[in-house]
Amino acid sequence: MNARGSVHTGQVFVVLSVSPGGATVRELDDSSAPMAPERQVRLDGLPAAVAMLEAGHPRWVWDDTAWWYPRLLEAGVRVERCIDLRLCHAILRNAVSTAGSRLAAAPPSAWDAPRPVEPPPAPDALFEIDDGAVAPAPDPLAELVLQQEAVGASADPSSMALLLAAESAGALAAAEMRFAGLPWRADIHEAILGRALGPRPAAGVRPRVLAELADRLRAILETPDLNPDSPPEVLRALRRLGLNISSTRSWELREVEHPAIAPLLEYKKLARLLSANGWQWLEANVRDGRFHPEYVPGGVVTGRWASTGGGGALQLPRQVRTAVVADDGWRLVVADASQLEPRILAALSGDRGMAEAGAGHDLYAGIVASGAVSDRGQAKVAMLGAMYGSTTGESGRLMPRLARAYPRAIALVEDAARVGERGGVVSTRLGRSSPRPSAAWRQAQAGAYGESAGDAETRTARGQARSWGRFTRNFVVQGSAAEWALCWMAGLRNALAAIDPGSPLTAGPHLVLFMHDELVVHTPARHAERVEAELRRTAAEAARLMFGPTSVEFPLTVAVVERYSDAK
DNA sequence: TCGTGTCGCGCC
DNA sequence: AAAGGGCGCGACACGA
Repeated sequence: MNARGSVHTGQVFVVLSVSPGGATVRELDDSSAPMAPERQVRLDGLPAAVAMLEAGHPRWVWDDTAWWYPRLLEAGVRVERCIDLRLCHAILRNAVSTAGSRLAAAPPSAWDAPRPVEPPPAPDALFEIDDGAVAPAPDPLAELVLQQEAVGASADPSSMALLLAAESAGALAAAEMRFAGLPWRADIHEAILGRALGPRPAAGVRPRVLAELADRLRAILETPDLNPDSPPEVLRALRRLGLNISSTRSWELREVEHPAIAPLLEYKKLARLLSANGWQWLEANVRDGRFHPEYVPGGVVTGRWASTGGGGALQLPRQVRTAVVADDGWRLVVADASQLEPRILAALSGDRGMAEAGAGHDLYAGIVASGAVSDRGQAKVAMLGAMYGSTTGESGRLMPRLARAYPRAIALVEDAARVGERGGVVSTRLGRSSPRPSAAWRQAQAGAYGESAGDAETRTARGQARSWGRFTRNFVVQGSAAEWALCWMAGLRNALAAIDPGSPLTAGPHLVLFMHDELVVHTPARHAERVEAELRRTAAEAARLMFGPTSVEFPLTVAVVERYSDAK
């Protein structure tokens, strides 16, 4: 990414689109004027054509990174940067700062549809979109022009340009991480399963340990036909024995005293391991010693990524992280941003006290040191409560003290909550806006406070308003944190490519895992120190790009390990 | 038998 | 008085 504000200046674009039998390649200068006649390339010749043009460091423009880039990576071709038009369109269509643009005013088109699973859009095809309306096939060049126009006219073009560049770089990184895969030792994973569950049983049969626990539970609960996988059955059995519980959630079970509780909790834990990361998961997701997760950039309204396909890279349980082992002679460099969201809040709000609390590393300890609360646990629960909108229990009680100590930070989230409660829209630091509440929500609000409204109706509407307020409150922080992470990842991706320039992706240091505020790089051992330095440098750079000069620190916890589970 | 809704758990 | 954000997924429950 270039320095802020000059993302597009002097930039050459190469627009790729699907055409019969191949792809159309169009080279453009920074005012979208053609630099060469457009040409047709067969798909099997595409990687070579891209590799040649890549030497000029263009920005590739295409409808969908997840369609174009994997086939380039398979052929050993990497690109530095791109514009993922579909991802960028989603941001621009919804953003408050581009609401007056032609792009935002246009009726929904194919650019608003979710990405097709497979195959890619054929040229001149007609597309079904949400409401059943039909739109003409999308032209990426026309869309690029609309997007540039929208960015240029937005309230803060450099922020929006940064967001779009970071979003697109994230899409490249997602494809690269999937291609490279996370090193995964199936033998270690199998050993974990064997130790915890017993030998692998036939399909549909409970593993030995689970079967034994199930028998014990049936005996203790005096329910011979109990299915411990059925929460309603378990709940009925426990209540029959006089236990005063309303659900079978683990945290609720832990509150009560009964001989059935310990084996039940153990059963739930192991059943979870089996269903989420058991032998079937291993077979479906790990091949050739690599886990290839499917990330979905922009898959969450806040801008966070989602993951899909049963893989679940973003939900990788700690229990199985011992199976993540670097190749011989390689290391995993594991970096996570410490207390990212509170620090984002401090920077967003310009709260000097909170910035100070985070200086010199543990922000929660800093909050304790300031005298606002008396221990680290309180500091954490209070901060989370502030960002999530909790008002009950300990965190609710601590809120007034937090608000006194950090008035600007707390005011920012309170304001965001009030905007949401009124049905308004909030935006992240770089300009991603929250969705509008549904028509049903607005209708409930409109109808709930008049004279004809019943008490129950009013209560429900008020509850929904608060709920949407908690969403917008969190949106600002979570979404801005996601932007920071994207900037970090984008910067790091460039830095890693520069360590071993020209080498294939998996021959040098490369990203293998992203989890919201954590990056993992797989690297030849000799580069590990350099990778750590680049992680720290790009984290600081991400903060500078987003906030300019700020006194808020964004420290990382970095570990160089052979085994992922040794990182924490 | 299928799709849909809910629960509960894991991750951040 | 009650009031905790965002996800994905598997299993169960239930109704068409």
